[in-house]
Amino acid sequence: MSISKTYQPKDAEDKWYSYWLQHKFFKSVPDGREPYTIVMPPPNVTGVLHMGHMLNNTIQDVLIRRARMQGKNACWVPGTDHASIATEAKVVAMLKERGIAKKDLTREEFLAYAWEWKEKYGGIILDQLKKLGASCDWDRTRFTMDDDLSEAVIDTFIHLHKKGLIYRGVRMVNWDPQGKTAVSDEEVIRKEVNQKLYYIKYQVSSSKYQDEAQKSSDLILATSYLTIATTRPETIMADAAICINPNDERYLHLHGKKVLIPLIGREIPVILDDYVTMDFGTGCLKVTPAHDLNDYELGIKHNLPVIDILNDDGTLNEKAQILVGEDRFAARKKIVPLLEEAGALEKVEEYKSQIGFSERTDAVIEPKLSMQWFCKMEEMAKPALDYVLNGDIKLIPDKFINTYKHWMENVHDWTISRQLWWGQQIPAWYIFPDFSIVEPTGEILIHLDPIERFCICKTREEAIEHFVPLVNKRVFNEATARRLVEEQLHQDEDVLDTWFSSWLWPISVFDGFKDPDNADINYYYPTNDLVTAPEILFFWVARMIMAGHEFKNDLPFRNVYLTGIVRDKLGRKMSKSLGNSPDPIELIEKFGADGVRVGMLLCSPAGNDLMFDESYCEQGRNFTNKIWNAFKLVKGWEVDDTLANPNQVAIDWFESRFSQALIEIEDNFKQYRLSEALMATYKLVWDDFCAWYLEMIKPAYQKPIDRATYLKTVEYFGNILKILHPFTPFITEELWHDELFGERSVTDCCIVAQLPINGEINARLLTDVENVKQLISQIRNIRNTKQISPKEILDLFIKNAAGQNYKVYEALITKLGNVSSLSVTDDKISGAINFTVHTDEFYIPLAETIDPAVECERLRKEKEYLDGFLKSVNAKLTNERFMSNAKPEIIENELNKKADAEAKLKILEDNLSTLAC
RNA sequence: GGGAGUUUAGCUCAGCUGGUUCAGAGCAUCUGCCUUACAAGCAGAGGGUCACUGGUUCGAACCCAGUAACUCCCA
Repeated sequence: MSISKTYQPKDAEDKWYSYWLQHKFFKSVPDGREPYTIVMPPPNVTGVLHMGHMLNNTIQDVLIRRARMQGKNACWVPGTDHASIATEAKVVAMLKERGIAKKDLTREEFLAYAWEWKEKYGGIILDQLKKLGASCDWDRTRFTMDDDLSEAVIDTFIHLHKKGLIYRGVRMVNWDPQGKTAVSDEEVIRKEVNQKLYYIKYQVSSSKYQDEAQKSSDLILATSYLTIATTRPETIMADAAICINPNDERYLHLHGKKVLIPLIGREIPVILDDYVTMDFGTGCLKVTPAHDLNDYELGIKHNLPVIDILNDDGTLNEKAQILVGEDRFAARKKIVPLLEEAGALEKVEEYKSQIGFSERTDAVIEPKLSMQWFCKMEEMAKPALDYVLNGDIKLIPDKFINTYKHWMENVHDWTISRQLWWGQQIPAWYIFPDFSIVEPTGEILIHLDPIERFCICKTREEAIEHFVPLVNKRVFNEATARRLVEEQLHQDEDVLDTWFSSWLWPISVFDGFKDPDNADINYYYPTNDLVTAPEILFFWVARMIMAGHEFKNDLPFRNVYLTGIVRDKLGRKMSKSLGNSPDPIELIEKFGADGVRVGMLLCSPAGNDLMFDESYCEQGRNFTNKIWNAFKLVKGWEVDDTLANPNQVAIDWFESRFSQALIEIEDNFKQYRLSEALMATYKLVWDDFCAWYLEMIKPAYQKPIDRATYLKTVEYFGNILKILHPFTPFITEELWHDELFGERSVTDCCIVAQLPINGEINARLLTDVENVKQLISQIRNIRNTKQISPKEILDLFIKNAAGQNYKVYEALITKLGNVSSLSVTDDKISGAINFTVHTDEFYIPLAETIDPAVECERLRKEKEYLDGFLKSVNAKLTNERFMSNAKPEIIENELNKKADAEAKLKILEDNLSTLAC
């Protein structure tokens, strides 16, 4: 059977993924072993796999596979997140295509469509992860709106409300008119936008003016207007006042006056507040409490009315009086000519400012007053900050501690309500929206205090039981009271923010709310590592830490590995609109899952953004191919039992080198330097194993190999497959089962093999072989520069080897350098090219004569460098302050450098004089 | 406006407590090779004023100050 020349990933991937599933290698149940747990950051159900997921899940899979191979009970819990806004938007769009408008549906009907959508598309992303090789315990797959998880969300709400940490209030929120919901500050993206600054004239109200300051008609003319500057002329109808700085001398005459809003002529007062910057704009600020946060606060301070002229969808309502029904931006365009006609527009300037956009819909955020539910953060933030500051939870890289600290110390209350249907409906129940129930006759039957008009209850039944006695107190008839309650009772229309589900994730996936003392939560919680993006450090990671403390009195995870943002090679964030994101599935088809995994990790330093380019995947693919071909080589060997083992040196060397690399890899993993761990593995396999070891032991073409070398090599190859497995699971599993490695039982798989443990390191052997490798490189270099074929056998002489006994390595040197033998000489060999390895001097006699001029030049250059080097070393050694300040080992080092350089110089000078340069 | 971070080879990044022949790795480039495991490869080579300017030190990519550019977070 001939083996393919290149590695063909496709078959191996499908075959082994189902094999792993079939034999339940991903499955975890609590047992006596040490647990190693990761909960997957649940991707949105709306999501399709993008490069961020690829990176994130590759890292998690590497960690989980490695833990599994270290004998830990590895558990990776997958799942998805219901993503209120995004999913609702998708469902609304889907319905629109079918000609159905959301407003024509009841909540139940809409939710039925939403679930239908979720069932159909919600699992796509998890299936895609399987292609990547993700070894999740799929039996544990959870969804943030599963019954149990939803119940946990509702219970949490009730719990926190009882503790006084959840409250309801009117706030200026970030309103997304397209999604028709409030979004949190974190979901608002601020961008600098070119705008226009409109200067609008407000007429000073004439009656007042003439009453109080009827002095000169000139003055009246000159001052009968004031001018404000605004970027939002369409909101003038919502103005409640004009504010000026009391110290502004230009406007002293306006104190106590009123002005008329252009176009609608409503009269508003001029108020005084030093909040207004005198040198910005005109110094006159229009105050629009319903549509600007700062104005809102100013309005409260000055007791101004709140006039909200916008509908939830961003169109103007009747309160605007004009342009009713127009969209806010259309209204802006249309009001300008109106103002102009009315002579109220003074000028228009270009202006740049920051505008908020909704992360989900990209609509311009509208500040809007609305009744929302809030979760108090301050009390919970304190312990959550401490976990990180005292090092119980490690952020990797630790530069994020600063950012985390800053945020936690300046935390805002969390707006947890969303004006949507898709999500957990807030368990708040209301009756009697007005203060009283008014019978058609006009008779007042009941009066409930505002505080009595709602309750927080898990079910409708509980809410009824809550309200009946309250109402009964007024009607003195339980049956009537019950009827009234049942008629009037309604639940809050809003749902909870998705993060209010996902902050419970590490607990709720193990049923830690429903069944707080169950075997899973006791075993797996706290989890070990969380792998996520820094952009959600606050609204997810921090809140999980809060929830962990609140509900488990323990941290949710010990390490948070923060990945970077995947950008294209121009540094642009990958996005659908730019179309600069490759399709991960196509990448996998092109380069193989292993190749893509390697490619992702090669360019992913922790916490830094990565500039992704397909060429990294290509490099990964080439690497898998290299492994494949090494296998092909060993696989092709015939063993001859009569042969002695000529390779003991190489075998011992690789054993030491392997141990050395293992320690390095282990160290990199401990520090979560995954891309460096991979690179160390890559170099061990490619350079040490393939380029050196296999070349050292490789029998001549079509010659057999001895048994001892063969067995050792197969053993080494097996170990290499193990250390590669977390990075390249498919090819390693594929090769693992080849008969080259002997009989395997059904469950003897690479995925559950135990990682090799490092043995003794023979440091002397390692440095010796490094020198031998240098020697061989020098020989090859000489061939290259002198254009001598690799096939031509050369003679090699060594003179006075003081450094080490090269004779021991003669077999290696003759084979890899293609030299006849290593002969020792006491004398210089004239007419031969010479070179040094450290202080050892070598000669290669060449058939053709050596150009002494060229040779002299080379030696001179080398001498020049060494002279300079020696000078700098000597400068240190003769510097009194260096000698008295530097540590002894540093001085010793300098002395060694000096001796070394002097020895080399002596050789050089000898050679120079021989050549008579 | 406030805070944080980054700047090292063409690209992506290492460089720990200031001191090994310290300026590194991978990729890319260049030169020579289709040497029967691998051209998705082999052998070899070149490439950097460590952003800039000062300072501290016997000694600075590393510590300090300032400057510039870029990125992120908050207002």
